[in-house]
Amino acid sequence: MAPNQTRDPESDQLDRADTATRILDVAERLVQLRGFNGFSYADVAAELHITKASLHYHFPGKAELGRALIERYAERFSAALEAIDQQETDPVAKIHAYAAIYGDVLSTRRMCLCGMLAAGYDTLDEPMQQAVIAFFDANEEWLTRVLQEGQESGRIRLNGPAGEAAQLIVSGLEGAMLIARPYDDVERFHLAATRLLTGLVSKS
Amino acid sequence: MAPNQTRDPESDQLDRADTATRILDVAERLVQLRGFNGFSYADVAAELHITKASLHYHFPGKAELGRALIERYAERFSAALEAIDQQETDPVAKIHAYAAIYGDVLSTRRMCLCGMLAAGYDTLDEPMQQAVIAFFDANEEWLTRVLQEGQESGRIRLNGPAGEAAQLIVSGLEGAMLIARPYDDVERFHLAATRLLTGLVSKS
DNA sequence: GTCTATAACGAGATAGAC
DNA sequence: GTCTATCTCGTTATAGAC
Repeated sequence: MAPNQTRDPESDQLDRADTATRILDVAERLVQLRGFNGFSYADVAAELHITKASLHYHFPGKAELGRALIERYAERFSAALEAIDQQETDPVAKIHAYAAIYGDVLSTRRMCLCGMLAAGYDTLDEPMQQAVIAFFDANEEWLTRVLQEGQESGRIRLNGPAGEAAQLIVSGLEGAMLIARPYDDVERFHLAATRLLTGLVSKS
Repeated sequence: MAPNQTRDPESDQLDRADTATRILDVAERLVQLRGFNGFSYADVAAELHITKASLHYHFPGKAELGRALIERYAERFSAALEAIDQQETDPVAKIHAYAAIYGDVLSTRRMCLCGMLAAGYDTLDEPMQQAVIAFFDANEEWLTRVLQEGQESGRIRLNGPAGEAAQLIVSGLEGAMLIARPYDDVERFHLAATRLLTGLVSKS
């Protein structure tokens, strides 16, 4: 369910994925753990036992690699949201399933890719910046829609615009991940996430 | 009120501050804007019109500079919290004054220093890591005390432990800063902060 | 306390053989 | 597609003069 490490449809093994995919997998993990300015081509190359030059064949520069990382991450996230829409009917359950995605990411000690990139936002080139914004926009749009549906069906009662509640959910979950990581405490995240949602989304 | 740029007691002018202080001022801003791995000694030296070698005289290495940054930031934050205790009597007003500190920082386009360092936490040396943790602990302790006082006086009603509410406030505000920065939208932060607090801290 | 000079290393990137 | 070899530049850091 987490947008990490989805597998090649034709294979169950990481080693059989093509090189570009393996590069993205390693780079993604490193960015989520150390930040975009906290890893290098050398780190990725060493882990895959290939050379830096090979990396440049697949991704001409670090900025291109970064853009590919965000695009893939956003696509997987979007797919996870569609899966929630299909598997859950209750809007409150959908919101909790949304928060569970973040929890799954954090359980691997990682920060949300785009949350991490948001921290170093000023150091990114413009295409990467736009891709990060697009990720947050898509998340807020999905949350806004679910919250509005919940309001219309009477399952959710908000004390303000659904769009603002959606923004609070995104920033609240990102912040809960950000702070839970130094403490290496997933439970800390879950407590904050649960309290955030119960304060926003009335249960009945 | 923000923990940025407090002045030398004997001077009103940045230029008269001693070199170590000016180094800390510039480095602090760069870390808050670009992250700890997003700035270099060369950046600081160029801005102060001194050489990198001079920087090493005042701070032997980047890690020592980083530790000094966190310590000064934590001290200023602590002083701001004491000022709130003296200026405000209402616990609800104290909590809102607390959130206003974050707003003041963000109004200069900066991320919270320790929130930024939390993102790249895994790349910091152990003393810096401990200092970041200590900062968040101190914030949570102050918030927990204020929330408990509010509960005892009947001004605040929580639906759970004060310590957990304190953690949600810290992570919620940090997350609101994190997401507001890419959008360059302080109002976005204020909306999230207000909604977060009103959802947690009952008004009457 | 600040400078010049330089060392030592790492990062991103390219050329060209295989 | 992957390699070796190399380049250029940036970054951290030190030695030693002033």
